[in-house]
Amino acid sequence: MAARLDRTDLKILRLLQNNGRLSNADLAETVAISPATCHRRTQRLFEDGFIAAVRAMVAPKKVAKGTLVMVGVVLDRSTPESFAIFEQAIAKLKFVLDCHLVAGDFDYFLKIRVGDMEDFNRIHGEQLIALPGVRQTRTFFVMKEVVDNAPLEF
Amino acid sequence: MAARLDRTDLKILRLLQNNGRLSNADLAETVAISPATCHRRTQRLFEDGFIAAVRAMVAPKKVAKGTLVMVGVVLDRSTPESFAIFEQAIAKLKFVLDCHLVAGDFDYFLKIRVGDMEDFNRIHGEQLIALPGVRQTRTFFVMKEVVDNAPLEF
DNA sequence: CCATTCATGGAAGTTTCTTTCATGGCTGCC
DNA sequence: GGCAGCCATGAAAGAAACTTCCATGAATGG
Repeated sequence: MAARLDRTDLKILRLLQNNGRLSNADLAETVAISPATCHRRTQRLFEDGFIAAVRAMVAPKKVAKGTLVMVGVVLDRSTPESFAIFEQAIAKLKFVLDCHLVAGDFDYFLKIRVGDMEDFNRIHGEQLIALPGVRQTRTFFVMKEVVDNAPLEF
Repeated sequence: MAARLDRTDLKILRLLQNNGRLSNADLAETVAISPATCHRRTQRLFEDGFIAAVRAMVAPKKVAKGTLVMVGVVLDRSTPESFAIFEQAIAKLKFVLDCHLVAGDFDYFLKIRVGDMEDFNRIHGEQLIALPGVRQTRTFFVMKEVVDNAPLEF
């Protein structure tokens, strides 16, 4: 799967992960290949899906999304239909950053960003517990973001 | 805080969040301003910290990090020193994508990426439960990633 | 050993970047 | 109302980077 990546490809991936706006010229110089080759390599990494996207990481606090909340969700029934309906509904909620089906005491774990606690209380009451099939939610307010969305090591 | 952002700035932020490699020329055309102005706007967004970084999102499955695990952690003692030591130690573990201090039944929530369950079991035994002050961990294997690291809405 | 395939770097035309500069709008103070 | 200062804007131009084409050489397979 990753077998087709040589040392140069890995370098490019890591550099672009740290700085997605690196110019092809700089990239080429850093990995010690010609700009033409570097361009082709990078293009291939995109085409083959190694790089899913390049994203500007907007600072949450700067856009009034400084409050992070983790929510555990338990559904009424553990049927495939129940899961599918829930997942379909959650995909429309733009404040949900993560939604993962897990094994354990919960069915789903959510990671949510809002402006403040008041924001969350409104959203919780109006949108979360109103999701189809939700029996129970458990809210974990994040008091300190020690590590948030660290770059992938590979 | 976000008061200094006008409609054009917000457009630029959203466009760069969706595609961090958009050229300044394309960006300028889309938001209907001149390339020169667009360049200055974008530069300011970086300088003022609205864009913390631009990152290539590497596909986890493509680099043998396809297994996602959420872990709840409880420490022996809930003292500031205990927390500080734990956080210092966790920052060195590169497979930890998120680490958040939360209010509730756990002290910390971790989001971890590994190659497979076997990988995780080794890491759990050798590194997680060995972290300073850890009393208990609860592991939630992710069976399906419904939404992972969605772009921020603002 | 030969033929094929593939990745590579140089070169060149095109595009883009980035700075400079003059213009015009806005604000605040007479 | 009028004026001065400040700031953002777009045009322009030189510099830099992108992207494609091409010939070369290494690696693979028969």
